[in-house]
Amino acid sequence: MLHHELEIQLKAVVAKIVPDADLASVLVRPCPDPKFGDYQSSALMAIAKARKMNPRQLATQVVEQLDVSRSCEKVEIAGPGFLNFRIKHTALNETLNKIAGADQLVEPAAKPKTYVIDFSSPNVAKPMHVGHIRSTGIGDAIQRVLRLLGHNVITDNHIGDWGTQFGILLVGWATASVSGEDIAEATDPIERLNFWYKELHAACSGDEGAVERLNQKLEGTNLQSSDNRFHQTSLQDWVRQELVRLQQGKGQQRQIWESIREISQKQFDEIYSRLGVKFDQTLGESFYNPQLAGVVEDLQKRGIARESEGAVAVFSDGSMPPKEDPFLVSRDGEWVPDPALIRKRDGGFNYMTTDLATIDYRLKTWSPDEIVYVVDDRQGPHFKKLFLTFARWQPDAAAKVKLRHVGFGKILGDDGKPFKTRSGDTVKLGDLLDEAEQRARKIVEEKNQSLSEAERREVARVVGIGAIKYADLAPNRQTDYVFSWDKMLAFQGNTAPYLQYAYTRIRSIFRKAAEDGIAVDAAVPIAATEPDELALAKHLLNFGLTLEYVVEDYRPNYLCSYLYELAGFYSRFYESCPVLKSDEPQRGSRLRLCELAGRILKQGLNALGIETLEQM
RNA sequence: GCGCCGGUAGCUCAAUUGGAUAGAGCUUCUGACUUCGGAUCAGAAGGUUGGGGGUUCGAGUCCCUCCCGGCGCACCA
Repeated sequence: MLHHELEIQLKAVVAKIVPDADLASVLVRPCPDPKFGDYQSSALMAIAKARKMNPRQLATQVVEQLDVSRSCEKVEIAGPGFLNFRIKHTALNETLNKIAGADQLVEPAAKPKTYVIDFSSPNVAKPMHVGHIRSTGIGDAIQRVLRLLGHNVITDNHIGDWGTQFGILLVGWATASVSGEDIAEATDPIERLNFWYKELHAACSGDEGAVERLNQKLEGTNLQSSDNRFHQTSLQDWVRQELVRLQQGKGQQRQIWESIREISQKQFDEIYSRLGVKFDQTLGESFYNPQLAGVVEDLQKRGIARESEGAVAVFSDGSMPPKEDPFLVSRDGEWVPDPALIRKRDGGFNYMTTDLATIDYRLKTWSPDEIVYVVDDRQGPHFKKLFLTFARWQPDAAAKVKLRHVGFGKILGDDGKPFKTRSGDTVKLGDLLDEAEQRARKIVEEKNQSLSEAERREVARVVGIGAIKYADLAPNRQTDYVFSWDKMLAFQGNTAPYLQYAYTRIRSIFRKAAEDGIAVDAAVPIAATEPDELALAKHLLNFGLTLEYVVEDYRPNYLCSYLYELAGFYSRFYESCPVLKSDEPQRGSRLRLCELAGRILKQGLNALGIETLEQM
């Protein structure tokens, strides 16, 4: 709020003095160190440099014409040409009271945009695993922050519900079926599907033991092969046939496919409900099947794709240097084509084709300003190819939309290798959440014996899930991070439990106040005067700004840091400034400051998809 | 081989157009308790930001080069 005003005024003055300056670069930011002031701008130095001007001279000129006396002390020019702004206490309190009195803690964006956020995207017939936490958590946080800033958001879960794996799944289903197993009715159908997938996959890859087990299951059934015994090749044929029948779209295969989808969706819903994640759309890969042939045809017609070795592929158009061209790869010192396949030799389509059709559909359906893909960093090259191919296919449409891959790194175990169970399997997401809740419960039971059973369960849930989510959001998304139960569940440091605890401490003041018959009067204005309450107050001012930083480069960790600092400022204030023990009107003012800090902490955590508790 | 991403305190991680003295937590040491929830707070110690060179008033951030690690490189997604 105050910050925006300063920025607008500074831009206006710069525009007057240096008419050709790029005003987008004229930014005001919080000071890294309070000794310099509250806000600073380093923009003038860059502007002066580009024009070979003396930066301090320019700064002096700007300051002479800049009148921010309503909200700031005298503007200081520091170092080589920084502008330092110090907020007047009157303006600080006034702004804070405005925020505290409004329904919304955040000013909505001046120009709301429409975003499609593509995240989570689990595969059908497989258990969701630890790898899905990143896309799901980061995507959900981005989605929440955008909405909080007043943008229009469509979340779309692009589930993997189509592809060659269905040949194997269909054979597995049939085999289970004749050997008396009804997967749909199993206690854990996903586990069974996964079991059969692995068995068949092993058998098709030539694992003799798996082939033998399969033949035993099929012995004496109507699924036996002509010579009463399946072999690797006859199995592969069977798998192919099932897939073709599914693709032809009718009959039993289609029904089984539907069942598998339903089973899987049930699992997804269960996990998402535990995580508190919702999607506006769940348009899986299969949704785009009808468009795929047309996409390929169109790309061929326009000369963007051509046949190659029986497949249809998009090659480099030579419009960029080889090093930057994702359609080229160097082999033995030569740049050779690394095309994007859009139709396989067998006539099937792959995910490049689906993704192209998906962009096309999203643009036609929602006209978004931006489509954000929250997907593993390893798929970077794929998205580069995808975005470039789309731009060549539909240049006009592509010019109107920003396509953005928001990548992230891996979760590692404490051995520095990808996080696995002790036996080396991938960790199922459901199991992970269970363990988080169990561990949180143990800690809660140690620390607070006065909770009822129901309260314990609720605290364990909120703290456990929150800890996992926060541990995933707090590091820079692009770096790999080491998964550690002890660290994420610690009550010290930048963790969810610490922040949730800070919140309960704030809330407990109000319980205590009620017990003592002290009412919180919203008419009493906040009037911060002491150093620690001024520091807290100033930090509270920057909530909206922080959300803007988050959205700028899709980095939820900025919000984590902000909230962690907020908790720190609050604790310091709490130590040095008595609230309930002070006299009116200071007591009323401080209560309102506590209230605002609590609201911002809660809303901030909520924007990360993390719940808060009144007590824990 | 080529490309992408990383390498920051003993450990786990930050660092917002290139900005001011690179910050936290853990660990170690020292303080604050008839506590508004001590599940807390204050202080100290800990760094050649992998090495070297360059651009700049200013580099963890940009450029070049080398070393180390991870990942990706035609019909899986």
